[in-house]
Amino acid sequence: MRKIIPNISVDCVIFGFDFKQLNVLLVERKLDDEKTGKPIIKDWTLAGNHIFEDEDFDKAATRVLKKLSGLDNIFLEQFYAFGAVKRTNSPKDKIWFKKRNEGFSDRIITIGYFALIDNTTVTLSLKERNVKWFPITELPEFAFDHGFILGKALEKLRAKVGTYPIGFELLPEKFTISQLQRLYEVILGKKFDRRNFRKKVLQMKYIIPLNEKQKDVKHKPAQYFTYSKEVYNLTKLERFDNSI
Amino acid sequence: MRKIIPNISVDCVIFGFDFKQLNVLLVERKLDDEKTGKPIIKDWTLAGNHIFEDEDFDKAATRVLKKLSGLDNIFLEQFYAFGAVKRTNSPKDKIWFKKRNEGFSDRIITIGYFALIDNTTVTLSLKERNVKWFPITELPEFAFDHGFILGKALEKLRAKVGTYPIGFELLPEKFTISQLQRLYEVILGKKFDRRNFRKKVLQMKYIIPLNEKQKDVKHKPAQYFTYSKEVYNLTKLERFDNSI
DNA sequence: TTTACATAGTGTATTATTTACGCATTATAA
DNA sequence: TTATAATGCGTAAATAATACACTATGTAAA
Repeated sequence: MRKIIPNISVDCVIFGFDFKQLNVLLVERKLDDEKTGKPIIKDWTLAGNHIFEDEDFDKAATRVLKKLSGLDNIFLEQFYAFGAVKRTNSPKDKIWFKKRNEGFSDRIITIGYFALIDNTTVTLSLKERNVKWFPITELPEFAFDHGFILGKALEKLRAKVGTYPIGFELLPEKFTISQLQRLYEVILGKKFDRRNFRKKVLQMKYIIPLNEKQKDVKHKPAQYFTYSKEVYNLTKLERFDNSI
Repeated sequence: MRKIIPNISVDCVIFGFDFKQLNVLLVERKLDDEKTGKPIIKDWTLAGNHIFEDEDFDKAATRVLKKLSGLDNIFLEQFYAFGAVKRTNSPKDKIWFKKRNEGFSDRIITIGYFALIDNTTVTLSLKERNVKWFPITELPEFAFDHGFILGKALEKLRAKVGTYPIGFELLPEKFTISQLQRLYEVILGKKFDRRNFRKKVLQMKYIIPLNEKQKDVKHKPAQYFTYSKEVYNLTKLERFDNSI
């Protein structure tokens, strides 16, 4: 029997993009009163789990993601470790732990990961629990410090997306320039000029035009592009320029 | 008596700048054979310690730094958590733990912080252990995975220094533009044009010229400048521009 | 069949920023 | 007095960012 580490967990902030909004995948935490059946607790958590004694952090995060989405090969990055003494000590959280009688210590520290996935093709699955995508502009009530963790993840995502081409992880293999623009707009929370955005994108050698157009759209169909990590790696030497 | 968490620690990558090189502060790990007196282990670690059960991560890192440098109010930032199953399991490390008979579990995870301090004024102190600054270009043999941790810290520092004005934390309150340039050059590992660097710096409102010049230098004395965090915060709204 | 609508795609002029240098200035030391 | 080693100022050219006008191509409604 594999043993778990009692005081450490991983939590995944799973970001998804559906061509409209930046979304985050959350899991419902629910506790009903045994007698009345009325809900005592009803809020939302990040996807998380304990870590096995013989399991690296990245492996644990990958496992959590696989269980929830069925997907392998997803972009995953550790972004921060959360260990405030009182991070799981609100009255609600205490009730939760008491009823569930879990064998955890008082203080659980958690390693935060963010995942980037294409929101249009994923099917969610987690038998026992309710799982749902939320736009980052309409978030529900959170369990534990998971709202705080999500905020930190967003901050890191925003900082990173300005320096590294990780946005493409949120798009399907084929995408249009408008879709890419919309993605950057919802992540960074600002608008770009359509024509200038396109100009900038077209001069990036690692965004490659395909001989294929959109179908089933009720307007002029746009050309598809794809992102090449290989081409990026070949040209990235000139990066790291944004000094001071 | 304050209890410690047995399987979690903090490690601080303490960067210092002496106007010449970027340095890192390391603590010697030494073990001599009881009979022959010959050294069995002689390598270097980051400054680290356990975490108390009622102590937040940031507090623990601050405590480690305070003990070593005597300084408060130092720039400190958590950059990564290290928890690979075998991170402290090399033959050398096993001997170390065995001899020291410490009450730690097999797998210790550590929260990595980097600290930025002005290397010219700090006095080191740690009675029992040998403590030393090393230029990042001439590093010694490391204990555990501390070489890996340092590498990750450098990577994060390089990424961050390009987006946020954290370099000033490595300089004394008064500094010349050449000193600032040298700092950026040793961090990023590349040269800048002296005149263009100056021009760029001068247009930053938060780098403020002082009515004071260098003394005791054997050339034309340079003007001193200072960095204002307040002015930066007032003007930073326009930032986050480096999209895509 | 025509027209309205929505989004795709092209171009150009202006301004701002980055890059590449030339040269004078001011201190020390020989 | 002169060599030397930095500081400090300025300017021209190349490159990138910004602002904005117009045409093209598909669907759907009149």
